[in-house]
Amino acid sequence: MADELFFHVDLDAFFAAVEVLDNPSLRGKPLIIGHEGPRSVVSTCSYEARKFGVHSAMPMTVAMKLCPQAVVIHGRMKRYSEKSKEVMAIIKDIAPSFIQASIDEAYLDMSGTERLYSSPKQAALLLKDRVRNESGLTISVGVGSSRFIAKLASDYRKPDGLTIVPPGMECRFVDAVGLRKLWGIGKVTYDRLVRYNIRTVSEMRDLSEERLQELFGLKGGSYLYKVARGIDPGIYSSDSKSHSISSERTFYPDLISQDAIDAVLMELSQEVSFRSLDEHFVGRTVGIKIRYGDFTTINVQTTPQEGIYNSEDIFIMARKLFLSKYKGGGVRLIGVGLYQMYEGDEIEQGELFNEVSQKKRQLERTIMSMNKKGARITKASSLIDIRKQ
DNA sequence: TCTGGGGTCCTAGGACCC
DNA sequence: TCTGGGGTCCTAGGACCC
Repeated sequence: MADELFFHVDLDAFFAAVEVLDNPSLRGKPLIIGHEGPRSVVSTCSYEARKFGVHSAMPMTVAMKLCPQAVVIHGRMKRYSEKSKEVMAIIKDIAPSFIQASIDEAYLDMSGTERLYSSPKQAALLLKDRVRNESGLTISVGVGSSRFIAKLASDYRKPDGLTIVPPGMECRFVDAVGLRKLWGIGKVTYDRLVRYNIRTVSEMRDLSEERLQELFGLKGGSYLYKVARGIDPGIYSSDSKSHSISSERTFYPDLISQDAIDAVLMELSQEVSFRSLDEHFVGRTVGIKIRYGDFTTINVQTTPQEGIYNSEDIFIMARKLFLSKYKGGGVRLIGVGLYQMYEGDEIEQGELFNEVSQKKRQLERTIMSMNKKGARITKASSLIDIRKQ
């Protein structure tokens, strides 16, 4: 079997970099992508802002205290998608196969390219040059014998980095990366490890798989066991089977009135329904999320016999779920989601339902395409009808 | 400091069936 | 009489990632 070779490509401070590209006067300034709401967080920030301690997911209020002179820019997702596609096209040109993991990163399977490129290093440098010249953006590339190692390597030196982990050096490399920065070990797991007096990867390696499983569960334990040895625990190896779609919104101030809550539930139901039509996926389960003013969060879901075909179905169920759980008081966030989704426009169902569900989906599709052309049709009428019951 | 929005995967308990 | 064993599905919550 030929040796496996993977690259991981990560666009540096992607959203901020695109903003600088489109407006060069921003270059060198601390930049924050996000919006200045009392309940918003930093989406991305430039390296200049990072020097002040600002980072992704940080509450905006904190970020602005750390770096009051930062320029705050609203995200332009459409533009970022365009640039992302440009870069992915270059990657497609160079890699025999790749998986796009998010808007700003991809895993390239470069196994068997020895004859195409003189060395992994030359291939990586070619990729970096082409991305810089053709898109104006910089990337960090990690090279390794597995997706896991490549992913850690791309993060090892940033921005505009290139880190190559030679075969056989995986174990030493994870030691150098450190426990907290291993993919899949977040704050909670790290803190638990520290409580067991494990502070380094090599200390974790001293524990048997059985012991780690006692402490972290069957899967969690063998995950940590592998990772401590530089073995890929299986990230992005299997294509995901189940799928879900959700939309949520945070409010300031909290929502109180049932009318306002109903209106939001309707809007979210429609968003989620339209997306499921767009992607040609049907969900078997509807769920909602309620977050109260004190941040306590509740999820409820239901898997109805009858099937879920349009935004009205979703709204009716979402509203029922909401009323079954709502304990009163201010609502900070509401979310609506479709789960257990399968490809297709139909759930296998008794023939009786087929005609009705087809009609529902068709009507929904019509409304969706009119909205895409600029109309703003919502099912306000059905909302009122349902509340009268 | 006071915590977005979109996802995936895992766990644990209960229902239900054979 | 006081309690099986395995499998699957559903639900709620939590950790993690970008």
